Amino acid sequence: MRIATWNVNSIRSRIDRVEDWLRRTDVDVLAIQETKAREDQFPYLTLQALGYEVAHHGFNQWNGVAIASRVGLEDVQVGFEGAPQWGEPPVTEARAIGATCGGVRVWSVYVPNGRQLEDPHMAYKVEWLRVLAADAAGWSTDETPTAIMGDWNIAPHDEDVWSMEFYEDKSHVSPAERAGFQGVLDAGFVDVVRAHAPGPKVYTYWDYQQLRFQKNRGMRIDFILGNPTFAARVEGAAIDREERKGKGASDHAPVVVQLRD
DNA sequence: ATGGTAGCCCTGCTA
Repeated sequence: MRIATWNVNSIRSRIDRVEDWLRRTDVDVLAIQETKAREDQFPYLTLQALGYEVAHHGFNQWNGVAIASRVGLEDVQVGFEGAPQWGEPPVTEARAIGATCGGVRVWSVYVPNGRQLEDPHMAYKVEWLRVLAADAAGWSTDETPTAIMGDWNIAPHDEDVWSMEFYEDKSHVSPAERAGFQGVLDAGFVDVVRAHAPGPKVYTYWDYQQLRFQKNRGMRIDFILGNPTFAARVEGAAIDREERKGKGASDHAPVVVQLRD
């Protein structure tokens, strides 16, 4: 069984790429982030024609998460218990969708972008991670293999950014964000990709601007975290850097894990 | 130099 996560930066503008990628990579379950589509705009039919069932949650007016699975899609759940609210008037931004696919519990998450260190969005991001970690603690001891995967908008280690000097006063590397990510690890989850794709200079995201991809000036911010029963089944993993190349690429690369049957 | 690029909510905002 092959499972992947990919921030596609608009499912509508990327649907041809997603279709081609699914056809050639033999992925059974794909967690998608930044769908940027309303329900009536989401290309369900294209993915269904490829044999995938799809669950989508557009959590605010410009973003969304989804799961596409060709090994079953059961017990779909939007968000976590007690997810913090955001906006005026307060609205719940669940920013996550979960489902059981072929016996594996998968969560597609889009961790809030904190924008700036002192921005209220940053406090919201840290609180969101605290709530996720609290729920993750309950999942870590499950017999059910469980993965939390997506765009975390956090570079946990200095080697996960092309320049710590550049990011010193910016989002994604601050102690509070890194502590939030660590909280999910402390809840009993492990990064199942890093051992198979070690750094330094191994990234999952490159800004469109300033020829960052061509210069390999990126960040590792997309992660697949597994509980012990999931991690025990991982036999390989890779970051598909090739997919970031060329015209019409997302600014994120897909991240893939291979599970033993 | 608050620039650059991409995508949508589209001449402004978000990432």
